[in-house]
Formats: sequence, C-alpha cells, structure tokens
Amino acid sequence: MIQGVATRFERIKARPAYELVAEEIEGKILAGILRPGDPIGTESELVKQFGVNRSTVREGIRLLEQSGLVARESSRRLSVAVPHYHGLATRMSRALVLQQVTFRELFHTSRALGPGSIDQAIDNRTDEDLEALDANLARTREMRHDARAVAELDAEFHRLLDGATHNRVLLLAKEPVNILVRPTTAHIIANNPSGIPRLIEAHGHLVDALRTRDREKGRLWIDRHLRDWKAGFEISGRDLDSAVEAIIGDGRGEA
Amino acid sequence: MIQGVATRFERIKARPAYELVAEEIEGKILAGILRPGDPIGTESELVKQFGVNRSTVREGIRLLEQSGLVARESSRRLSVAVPHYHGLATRMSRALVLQQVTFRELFHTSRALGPGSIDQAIDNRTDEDLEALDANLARTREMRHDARAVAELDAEFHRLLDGATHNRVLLLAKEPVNILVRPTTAHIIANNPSGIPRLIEAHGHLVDALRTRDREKGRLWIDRHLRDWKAGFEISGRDLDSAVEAIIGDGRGEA
DNA sequence: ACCAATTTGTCCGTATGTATG
DNA sequence: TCATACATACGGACAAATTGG
Repeated sequence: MIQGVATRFERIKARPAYELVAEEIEGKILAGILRPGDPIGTESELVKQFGVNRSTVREGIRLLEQSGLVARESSRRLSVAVPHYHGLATRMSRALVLQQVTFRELFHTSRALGPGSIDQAIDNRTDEDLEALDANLARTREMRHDARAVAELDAEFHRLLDGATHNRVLLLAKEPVNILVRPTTAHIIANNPSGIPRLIEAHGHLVDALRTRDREKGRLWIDRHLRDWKAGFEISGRDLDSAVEAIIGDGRGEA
Repeated sequence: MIQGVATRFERIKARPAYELVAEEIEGKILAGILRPGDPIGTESELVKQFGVNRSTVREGIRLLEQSGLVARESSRRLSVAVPHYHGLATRMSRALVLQQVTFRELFHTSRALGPGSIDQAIDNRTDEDLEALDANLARTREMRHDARAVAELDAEFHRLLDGATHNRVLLLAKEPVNILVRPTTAHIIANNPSGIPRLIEAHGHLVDALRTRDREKGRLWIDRHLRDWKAGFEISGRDLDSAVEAIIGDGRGEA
C-alpha cells in the first residue's frame, strides 16, 4: 500500500452530537465545575446552550444517567450524583459472567483478597461494626436450620466485615467479586447444610479476631473459611473450571 | 397514623418506557438469547416490536451503549458486546475520585492486594509473561534518566505483572485501583527521580521471583516496592489523608 | 465503481401527565 | 386551587452514511 506523506492527518472524528453533549457535561462534572447535588439544567436550557435538538440532548443525558454521573432526585429532575458502588459493581460482575470466568479464578481472587482485608478490618473496625457483627452472628445461630436464611446472613456478614475496613477503595475492589460469590455460596449452603456449623464457628472466630484485634487469628480463620467454601463447592459436584453463572440483579433497582 | 387494611398495595412503578426498552434487551443478552456479536435489530424493527416511538427506542439504546452491553462495530451499527474492563474500571475510578477517597485508602488497598496477586502471578506466569517483563525491565534501565518514560514503563510493568496472574476476576478487581495508582506514581517519580534505582531494583527482583517461582521473594519485594511508593508520596510533601485526584481518561476512547 | 435501498443521526412540532409554586 | 414549567412520548421529515447488489 503506497501512502504519500500527506496521510499524516488526525483521524477525523464525526462523533454523534449526543455523545459530545454527554462528554461536555461529564467534563464539567469531573473538573469539579458541576458538583454533586447541583441540578443539571433543564432540557430546554441545554438545548439552547448546546444548540442541538431536544432529542439529541435527551440521548446524551441517557448516557450520563446510566454511567451514574447524573441521577433523578426526588422528582424527575436530574442532578449531578456520585456514582454509587452497587450499580457499577453489578455491571462489572455482569461483564465477568459474560466472559465466563471460572470458579477457580473467583476462588483465587477471594483468597488473594482475604488476608489483606481482614487485616484492615481488624485495624479499623469500630464498636458499632462489632455490634452489627454480633447481631448477625446471633441471628445466624438462631436460623441455623434454615439454609436460605443462613445464606443471606452469611452474605450480610461478609458485607459487614468488608464495611469494617472503612476503606472505600478496597470495598469497591471487592464488591464485584462479592456479587459473584454470593449466589455461589447460597447454592453451596443449600446443597450441603451440614457445613453450616463450621460456617458459624468460623464467623464466631472472625468476630473474635476483630474484637481482640488479633491478626493471626483473623488470617487463620478467613483462610479456613475460604477453604471450606471451596470444599463445599467441590462437594456439590461442580467443576472448578466451570464458568460462574450468577443470578444478578440489574443494579437499577431502588432500595 | 391510622391506616386501613386497604393500604397494602405494592408501590406502583411508572418507569419510563425507554428504561423498559433497555431492560428488555438487556434481559435477552443476559439470558444468552442475544449473544456477543449478534446485531441488535435496527431501530425500525425495535420500534415495531416494542410498539414505541423511535426516539424512545434510541434513548433506551443509549443506556445499553453506556453500560457496555452493546457497542458500535465497524460502522455505526450496534451489536451485542462483552463489556470491556477498561471502560468499566475507568468509571469505577471516577466514582472513587468523586468520593474523594484518600491516598491512605489507596495505599492500604494496594497493600492488601499485593501479596495475593504476586502469588498468583508466580503460580500462573508463562514464559511469554517473563519475556515481556524482561523486555520492560531492559527498557526501563535504558530510560532510567527520563522520569516520564520510567513512570510509563512502571505502569506497563505492573500491568504485565497483573496479566501474569491470568486471573480475569483479580484483574478486574485491581484495575480501578491501578487507574488511581498510575497518575500518583507518575507524580512521585517526577518529583523524586532519585528513587528510580530502587524502583528498578525492585522490578528486577520481582521478575526474578516470577522466574524462579519464589513466593517468599515475591512477597518480600512487592512489600518493599509498596513501602517505597508510600515513602515517595510522603517525601513529595503531600498528606496521606488528602483526596486522590487523578487525571483519568473518559474510557470512551477507541484503541 | 456506481446505484438503490436501508439505516442512523438529527431536527421540528405537538400532546400529555405531573410536579412546583 | 390553579397555572406554569418540565419530562416523557409521539409523529413525521430529511440528509448523510452504509450496505448490498
């Protein structure tokens, strides 16, 4: 292919106007000119400012809406929002499911994240965190014969444990993983309720480790807990290298 | 508040039609009825199927477009896509920046993720991974007097290191963190080039740990490397509890 | 390489239900 | 209570780009 010197041009960008609209507003938000809580102008205002049609503005707003940068407040009025974990994490989890990641990958990631996050929970936990964990533990003991309830309480337990790190970055990194872990765990518990006592024992020791700020103990029990999780998966007869298929909400729900 | 028995109704949900359109298509994708690569029907087709106006269909499609479930192929034609890491991770990082997470949170998260991911890299690395790392290392040594180049090569080094885990879940969990780490590191290196020899030394030992599959050594040097990173940040005179403010691309770029 | 049909991007005008003052 | 403003949704239209012969 013979190309003259003249081909050194920037690729011309005929981007749709609705993308440009979204990008413009996004830029203002990321630059801090528009701050969380600030109202986005009305559609008519934006129409005037950008000099494009109403429909075009609306399409642009849809993009921002989905990215979480703007959200409906009380009414239908749109304002700048701080994208919330859950929606983003849900989308990431979906991406993983669509990529057919394996249980093995999920397990090793949980394993990699375990010690570090229990350390931080031990360092940063508050008395309120302990209370919540104690309450969860008590409730789990009560419901130990109800596999469904135990699964839900286990999910809550680990949410509380992660929350005790008081580290938003860590929380966000773990959340997509947790979303995949949850349904798998529920399946394991339902399939093999005989593991519930061990689960409760592990939870108890973990809370204890947080209470006494005992890192050794924390790491020990999180490791056992994860091993049990893997063992439970294997007992349920599934292949470690089978794709994780989770039932995941759409992250759009209000709650 | 006296409430009659008749108040036990579900809250009625008048969701906009464009959301319903998006949800419907999303459901088909998640259920596997529409598979990656499949073209979304043309707008006119969707208009007929859903019985709504074309503008409404288009707004719905914008939501899917931003969520990454559909993407433009070569042309403007939209087809089902597997949401790509980078775009999602970028959005997550943005969320963290908007939440004004601190360097301290970022550091402790990196610290929590470090040992586990180096372990996995050691277990799963291939000879190709080693080659790429060697090449990166050689190049870094060459460019050791150019702080900018070193910063970029350092970013690439850690990308390669993470890639060597061959664990997509771990990769996705780390990516939002890495996006925040990168500009911070660049700043540190630019501010204090005297740390470059230590950085190169650490990289060398890490590659060595991967080559010999030496976990002890890997953990040791990733720990040192992270400590140096934190020390560099402190030397640059910034507060550990100051918010991370990163220059982040919009994740919409092509390439 | 050309043409015809299709499809997307954009625009205009209008109607309707609802929230705010 | 009423009036106004606004978001949602609809219909039709046209130019430019893409597709497929």
